[in-house]
Amino acid sequence: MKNHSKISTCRECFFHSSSLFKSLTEEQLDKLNYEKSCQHFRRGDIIYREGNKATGCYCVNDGIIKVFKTGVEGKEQIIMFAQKGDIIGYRSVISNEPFCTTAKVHEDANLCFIPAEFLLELVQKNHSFSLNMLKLACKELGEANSFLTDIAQRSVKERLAEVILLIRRTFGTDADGFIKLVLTREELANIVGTATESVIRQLSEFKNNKVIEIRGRKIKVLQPNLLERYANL
Amino acid sequence: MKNHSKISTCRECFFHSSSLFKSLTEEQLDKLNYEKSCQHFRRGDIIYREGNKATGCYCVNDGIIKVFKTGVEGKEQIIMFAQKGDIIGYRSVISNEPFCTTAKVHEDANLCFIPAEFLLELVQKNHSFSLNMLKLACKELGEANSFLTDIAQRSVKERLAEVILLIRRTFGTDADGFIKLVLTREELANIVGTATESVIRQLSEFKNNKVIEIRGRKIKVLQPNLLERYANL
DNA sequence: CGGTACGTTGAGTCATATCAACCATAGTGG
DNA sequence: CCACTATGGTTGATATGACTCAACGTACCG
Repeated sequence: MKNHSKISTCRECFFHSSSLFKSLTEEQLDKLNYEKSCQHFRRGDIIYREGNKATGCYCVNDGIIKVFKTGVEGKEQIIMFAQKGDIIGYRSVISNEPFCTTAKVHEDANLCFIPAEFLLELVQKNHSFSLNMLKLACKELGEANSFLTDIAQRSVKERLAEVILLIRRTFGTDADGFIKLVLTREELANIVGTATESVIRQLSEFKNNKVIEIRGRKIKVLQPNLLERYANL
Repeated sequence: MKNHSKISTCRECFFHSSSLFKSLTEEQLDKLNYEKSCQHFRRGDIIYREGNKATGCYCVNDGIIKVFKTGVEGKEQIIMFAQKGDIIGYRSVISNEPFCTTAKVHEDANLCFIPAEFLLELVQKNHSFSLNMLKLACKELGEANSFLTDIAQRSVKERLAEVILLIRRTFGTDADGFIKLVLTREELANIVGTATESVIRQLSEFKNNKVIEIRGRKIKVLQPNLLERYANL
């Protein structure tokens, strides 16, 4: 038993009822339970690193993981923030390539590691599973192409507005209405694809126009409609 | 029989021996042969349009198809050029969404249309097929993320150099060494994600430095190594 | 208390976009 | 056959968005 987390078996895991793993047979579920290993990670920990062998993928039980590519002179390009229910690293395993992104813990997390061999076995032997995997990949591909167009054609202001709306929708807001995903200015810049200073200036413009409220790193959207207008979608 | 092209049956089609369709059973092959319809398209024809219902996907038998998203004020962002052996439109079918790109004929083409229902049936019933599909999607996803980072972080000069090298590798060169894929300056700009004039200026810089030769729309790479240097990968 | 990381602001620069004019070419229709 | 038009290519001038650099403020942490 390689399980080190609070969740004792895969049968009890919420992932089991998620679309991806729903289709596993009893036998496969047992084997998954044996093969997987759950681990706790602390903020800042590296889950996997770009260029390393893709030894498996990770299911996010809780916490938040930052997934990014390292570009020119070490500047991060953030691809996604993964949260509960997301699965990361599968792309490289399926493609049988080294990891092409780095995954770093953004908020303390519990992850289940699924070894590459077993993921490939599942994908080979279980129809629905591989179909769900395919759907997931297609969804991400659509998003990637869409963001590609944005970054190529839209201004920093538009992209920043769009990104704020996106992370608000994806991660929700706390009791005070602040977006739950808390980012540094630099991280925001690394999503939007711009410089830190540009983000700061745009944020204060939004703030001055009462579109958002800022409390430290926390952002609250005061006028979603107006922000949509800035995003110009 | 809905087949209108020179290729009479799927059994004889080169796609059959390609990785994607290799795994089809005799029965599936027969059904594919019945369900598919081959069509000839002329340059400029629209294969499918962004926002329309994804009624099926297309296999490229020959010719070249331009796949792009329409962004701000109708400016195209070119996602890919598909050639013999490529399959387009599958993403939207799998995701059960309207097409999120437009496909337009770049060079006269013969395409086989596979209806959405049958593609989904194949993907449901044939393990290897859906697995190959998954691999394809993962490959494209990797490329998309990679290009995203490029466009966000690299200069027009670097990206243009990279794109020229890429299309040279993908489409090859003719007897005189010119890249087979012939593009307008505007199309090059719409791949790179910049303005037409910027492409023109960069191209003439490359030309003046004897890195490339230009004959009308045709481009010949004289010094691949030097161009790699410009690409700065 | 110093150190480190992050945030902010201003000034200056640069890459790139935009705008405008002009040329070349090819296709069209009278 | 010749205007006419459309499309694409090129160049120069100009504008500007965004980046870079530098300085300084702030906050948290061991």
